[in-house]
Amino acid sequence: MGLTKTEIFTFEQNQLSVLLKAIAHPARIAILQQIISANACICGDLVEELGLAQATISQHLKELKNAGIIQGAIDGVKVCYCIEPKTWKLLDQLFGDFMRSYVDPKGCC
Amino acid sequence: MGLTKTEIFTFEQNQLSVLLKAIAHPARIAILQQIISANACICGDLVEELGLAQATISQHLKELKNAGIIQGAIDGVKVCYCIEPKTWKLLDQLFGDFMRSYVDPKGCC
DNA sequence: TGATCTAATCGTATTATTGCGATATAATTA
DNA sequence: TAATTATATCGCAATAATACGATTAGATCA
Repeated sequence: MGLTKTEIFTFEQNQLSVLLKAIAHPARIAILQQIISANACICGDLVEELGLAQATISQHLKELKNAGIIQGAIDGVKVCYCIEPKTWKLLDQLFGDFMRSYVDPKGCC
Repeated sequence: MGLTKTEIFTFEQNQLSVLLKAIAHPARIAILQQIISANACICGDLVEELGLAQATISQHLKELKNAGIIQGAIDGVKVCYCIEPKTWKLLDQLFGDFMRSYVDPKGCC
């Protein structure tokens, strides 16, 4: 049917998948790296840095914002984006727990 | 156009996004958790555990396999799936580096 | 106020994803 | 060999995602 059955899964499974899906795109990874490396924030510089149209960058920023991974502050004519620390920590926690739940082989198929 | 411009991004950006995209679905997270908790491997048990059709589970397994996150070994009539340790480590490394590149606020917008 | 600059949104074309019934494949058992 | 069991694949319908030109909205500057 083309519709994910979210009601079947746990809150945490859905929560982690939403956060990961927001990051799981090379353009959004590049945007986040740019935001992080610029220490503070950026805005339309991203359009120049990456080779994508302004509308496309804006859309990616919106998705990252919807997922709560970044936040945008209006600064005059520009908009300054930066990481949302709370969500970043949450993601680190959720994904860390998930990854650490697997402890090596010691016998498999 | 609806086609991700992979040629614009670095190998690592694309690599990480492929791995994350494979995991960024609640059903696939549930499948991985099931595989991990069963220590060894599983196969069609997943169809019973999760509430999805056999064709759907098989498709999700295929995607996880294509990304290199799991491997399947034929065991008679059944197929035994388990985590691919190398890819798991790679993901842990790539994502860990990515997450750690952000070091708290100390002044933002 | 009018011009300018920045960013968001709309509309649209293209492609990908999700889910499942039906069918095919492959190994095992009777 | 025929029946059974376990998976994979095909085909399809519905929905989501990607990208971008064009337009809109909002703030700043002359």
